[in-house]
Amino acid sequence: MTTKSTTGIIGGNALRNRDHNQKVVLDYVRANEPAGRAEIARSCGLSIQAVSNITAELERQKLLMPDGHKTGVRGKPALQYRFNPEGAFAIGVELRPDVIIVAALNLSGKQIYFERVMLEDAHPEPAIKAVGDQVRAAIAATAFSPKSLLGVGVVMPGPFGETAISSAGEAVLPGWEDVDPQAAFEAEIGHPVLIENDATAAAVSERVAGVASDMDDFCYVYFGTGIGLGVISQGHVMRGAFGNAGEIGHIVTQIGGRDCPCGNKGCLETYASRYAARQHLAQFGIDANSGDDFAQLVAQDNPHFRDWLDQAAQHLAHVIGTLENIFDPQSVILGGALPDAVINALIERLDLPDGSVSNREDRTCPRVMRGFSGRLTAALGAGAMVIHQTITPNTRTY
Amino acid sequence: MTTKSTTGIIGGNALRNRDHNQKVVLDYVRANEPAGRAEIARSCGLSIQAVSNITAELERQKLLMPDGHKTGVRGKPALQYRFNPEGAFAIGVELRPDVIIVAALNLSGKQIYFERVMLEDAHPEPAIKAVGDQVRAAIAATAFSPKSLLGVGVVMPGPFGETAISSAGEAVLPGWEDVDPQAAFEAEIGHPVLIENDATAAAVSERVAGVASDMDDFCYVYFGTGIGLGVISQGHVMRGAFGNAGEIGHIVTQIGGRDCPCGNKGCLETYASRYAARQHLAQFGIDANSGDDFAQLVAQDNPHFRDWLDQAAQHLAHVIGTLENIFDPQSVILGGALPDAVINALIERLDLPDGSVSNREDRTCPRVMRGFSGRLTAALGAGAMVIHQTITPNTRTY
DNA sequence: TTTATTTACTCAATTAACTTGAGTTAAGTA
DNA sequence: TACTTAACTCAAGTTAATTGAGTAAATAAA
Repeated sequence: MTTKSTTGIIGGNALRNRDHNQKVVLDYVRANEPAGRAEIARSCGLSIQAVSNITAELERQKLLMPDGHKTGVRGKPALQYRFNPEGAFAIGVELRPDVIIVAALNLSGKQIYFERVMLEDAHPEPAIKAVGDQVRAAIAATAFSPKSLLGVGVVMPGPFGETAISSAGEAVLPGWEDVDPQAAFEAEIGHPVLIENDATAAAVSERVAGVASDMDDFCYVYFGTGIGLGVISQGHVMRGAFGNAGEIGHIVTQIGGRDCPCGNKGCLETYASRYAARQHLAQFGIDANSGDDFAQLVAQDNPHFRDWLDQAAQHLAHVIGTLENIFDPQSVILGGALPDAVINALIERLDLPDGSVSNREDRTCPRVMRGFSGRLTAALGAGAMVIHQTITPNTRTY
Repeated sequence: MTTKSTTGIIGGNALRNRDHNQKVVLDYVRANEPAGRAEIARSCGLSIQAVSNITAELERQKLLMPDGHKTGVRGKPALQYRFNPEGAFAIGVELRPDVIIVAALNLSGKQIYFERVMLEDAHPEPAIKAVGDQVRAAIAATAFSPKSLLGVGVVMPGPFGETAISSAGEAVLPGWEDVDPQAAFEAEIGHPVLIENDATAAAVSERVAGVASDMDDFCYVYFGTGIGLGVISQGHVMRGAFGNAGEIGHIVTQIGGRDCPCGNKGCLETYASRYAARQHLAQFGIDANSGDDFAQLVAQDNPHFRDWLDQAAQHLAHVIGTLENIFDPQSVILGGALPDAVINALIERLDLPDGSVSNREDRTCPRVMRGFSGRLTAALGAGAMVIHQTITPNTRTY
């Protein structure tokens, strides 16, 4: 039988509806806690009775907890509900060719565990085993029961598609070409696993517990080895038709500019990435590689690094203007595997274009902000993915 | 009481669930007709019984109709369902400062009526009245009963937001600053009204009845007075936080390039828009304004127009590469208020970047395609918006 | 040609979750 | 102290789904 196309959107029934409504309530409380049931009912388009049943169930599941009564207004004081940070937890993993970073987050997105270990062999079998060991160690180290683990998010370098372009200087995991990472990790770990790219995970992280907690439309520019983009549109992750959305590293910012391994000339990554910074500094005999190296150069106000920052900011400003005009986001967030000081130095230097839909009088937040979660972003973001999935109405696919 | 933030996503109940399921079934049939009920049930995650009830209801509403039995396979032959083109219709309006274009579409998206009249006064009151007259004339001219009118879509020039940037040479409607167009048109017309921008309407049009009927992720580059972008992501329209997404006319393709009224230098619009073409040709004493003028220049292989096409294609290719890397779409569609010959001439000249996630071996459609609906795109798209809304599971807001 | 198998579909009963409507509670206000 | 307002509970009612048993009509096998 021929397979016909489907969007993945499926019909609803009472059970799926209940799941949906639970998430609607959770998402409302996430953004507006503390909140009473009548208020939730009004905002979520449900009857008070329905919300009462749902909050009771969520309280039983330890996802919500009551927190006092709202007083000062007429009428019976409303019992306020909050997230129960101790009710559940998530684990996030960043897998790189040489290192595994594991973090655990409580339901509020707060980091409650962190570990970083070297990875000797990045081939699938040993790497998956090593990740499994670290996840088990993380579970054991927290005060949570394994039953309250919502899932494990994993951020790892692609490419996974057929012909995804590779980033400048990007290290790829060896031997993973024919591996289905999600299935492999789930088999090893025995909990639900989500695979995501670094930029998207970072974006989700900011929404779950960062500067974008009240935003439904924003862009996250992620500095990893290359430069990636995570987009949250109407509260949902944008992935593209083949899961490769957000490859902004290869946007051309300078026509006829520097050669890029991808085949283009003048890609953003050749100017504004960590790799570009390293190359630039090497010309002057400076060997900078780690985030700390860059932070030190900022602290020293190194003139060569300043030059790089100036140039990088110019190219970044161009791309940010492009993103603004394409997405009309609430804000563009910058972050990733660079120290806060470097991100700040870049933001300071941004000369954003006037001709942008984001250049408006009535803004309530800056056009560009620094991400909250710092250099552990990827692992924290991986964990945040799990929380996000639990909380946010996944209305596209039911 | 302070207003708290909401995504607009609301909870479900039996009634909303039913609406959702109807749309899920309609959307499946749209993309896969003809389809039997058991097949629909499998694909939509519903029981056969539920689908049977839903198709019966949709047949009663004249949105679906049975169309023979599927034979050649084992088992009882499945009754096949199709869209009923005669079951309902939609009207689309393009309102410009000097002209009103009205089209009517049947449920399959086929044009069944068309009219173009001059508009004497574009101020709200006379313009709304004139649109109302044209809509009433359209309803009367079709064989449909007014009851089966799903709604009226209106495409009109913005800007509607606080400080949206204006396009090069764009004509704005006078006196509309404080008008809520949707409410005003609904009051005049007495049917549901949708307001949309031209690029988004064109994109939806391609999905409803064009080259993107089986795509859920694509970009539409629209040549109006300026250049706009419509994005369908996971089957849904992307609008941005403030409704201004898709302003690609002001993406800078040439740093330090031509002055643009928006304040930037080197905006795409200053190279690749109709306005840019007109300016370019004026240098050589050629006065080209209408689409027909441009079509003629293509037919004549005019060297000055060829120069413009070459340059425009270069800037367009750059932006298309950017869109590909950002959205990872199934395809990028070009169309709008330019004759097919001009669009084709541009597409021929596109030298798309290699460094793009869309540059893949296993493509099933071209990276760039010409839109189907031709120069009436905006009005047809406006009507298609209505059909799209009726058909596509609007799961974000229930 | 007969029989078996497969698949689509209907009818009736059941179920899950939300809504409705009638109270109850508890605060602020006159 | 009585009134008003608003949150909330309980029980019954409603809706639209699912489930299970049975029927119909085609192809495939004997």
